[in-house]
Amino acid sequence: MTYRLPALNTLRAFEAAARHLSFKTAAGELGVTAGAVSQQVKKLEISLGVPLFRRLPQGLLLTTEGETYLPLITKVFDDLTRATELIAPDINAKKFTVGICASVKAMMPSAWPKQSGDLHHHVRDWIETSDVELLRDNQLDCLIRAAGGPYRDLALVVIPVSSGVRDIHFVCRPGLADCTQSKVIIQDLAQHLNQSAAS
Amino acid sequence: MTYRLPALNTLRAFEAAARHLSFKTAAGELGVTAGAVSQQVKKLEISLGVPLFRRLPQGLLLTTEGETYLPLITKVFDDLTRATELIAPDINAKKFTVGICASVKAMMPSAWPKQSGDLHHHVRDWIETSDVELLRDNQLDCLIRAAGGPYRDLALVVIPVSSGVRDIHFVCRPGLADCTQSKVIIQDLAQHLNQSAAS
DNA sequence: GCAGAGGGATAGAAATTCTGAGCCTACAAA
DNA sequence: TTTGTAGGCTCAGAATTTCTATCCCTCTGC
Repeated sequence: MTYRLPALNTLRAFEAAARHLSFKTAAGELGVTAGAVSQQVKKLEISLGVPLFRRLPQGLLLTTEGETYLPLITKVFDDLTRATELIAPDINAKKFTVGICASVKAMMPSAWPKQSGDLHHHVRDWIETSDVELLRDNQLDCLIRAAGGPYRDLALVVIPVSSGVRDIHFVCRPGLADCTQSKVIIQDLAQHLNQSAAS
Repeated sequence: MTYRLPALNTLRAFEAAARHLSFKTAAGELGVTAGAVSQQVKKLEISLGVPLFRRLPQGLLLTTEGETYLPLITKVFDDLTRATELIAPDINAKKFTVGICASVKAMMPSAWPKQSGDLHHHVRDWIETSDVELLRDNQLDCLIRAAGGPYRDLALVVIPVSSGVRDIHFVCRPGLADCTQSKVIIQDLAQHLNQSAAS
């Protein structure tokens, strides 16, 4: 019973790209560059021997095969998510998800780890977006962005940046304003930002 | 809709190890070493925060969580296989699958590529087994092993090895005795074997 | 005509994965 | 009791894969 499957990680790239019909948007969701998504998708297409997208100058379209594949792959990921939550209910509940917008990320290109899992042991992922609504939807525990707003009822910590034109805003999802995890992240963030600025 | 899943490749290691209740056997199936499987499974367990196996000196047992997880993961892989075959029916039909038994692999540790995909463009995988029945079941297109037998009705090419105690046997599945792919592999194989022996 | 958005290719960097070796436990046969 | 076999664990370093950073191209809208 040897399964012969395409490389599993390429499927994630396909799924996200197909959902957004954009490598760039998918890349934002996955926390990598558009080039990486493009490469993964191409690898998948080659291993299947079938093109999944039509690349038009205006953007992407799914081919018939891609159209057929997408819902099936989505279902597989759903099942997998459910199976995983069944045996490890903490995988989503306990981890702390940080969203960081591109402008802040750019301020500390080297000091800040690039891939998920290293930032803090309680940070699982990061997301290239500054969409405040994700906090209200509980999809994000905190959001790190250049100064902006308004955030209405959401708790906000302003982090001064020594050299910065704009301060950094640390916005928490409802009820998370002063949990320990938030505090640790705020500390580290301020330190990294001012270290980067100094060098 | 960002899925939060364990690293997908670790699931393959888990699935095979759980099915065989042995890292070593799973490693054979996956074409890697037992250490690699062990590491992948541990990575999965850490990311889930839940142990999936009990490691006893006599071998492996599944934990309750592992027991729950296995059939769900198996189903996911089944669905994925079916979805993939639906859009790329050739993925299993056209590729050429070579089984190579450990004793032969050991004769040419460096000359022969280690990972699937490089050997020939028409070879997809290899399997650490000398089970002739796989040829009759169409799970394998050819089998490369140290001299043995009998093979009854299966076509056999004997490859003399200059320094070898035992020749190499190249056994084809029914109907494949003299297709081009087989011939190319036989040529390369003989060359590699005698190169390795010479050095 | 020009700027902006999105995709494609590529080289080199970074991260992950695999191997190979040595170590340990248990079991069974001599 | 000793020895051999079998399976798993760990670790360092090697091999491979994946990602980034650029530069190029096409199309669109101003």
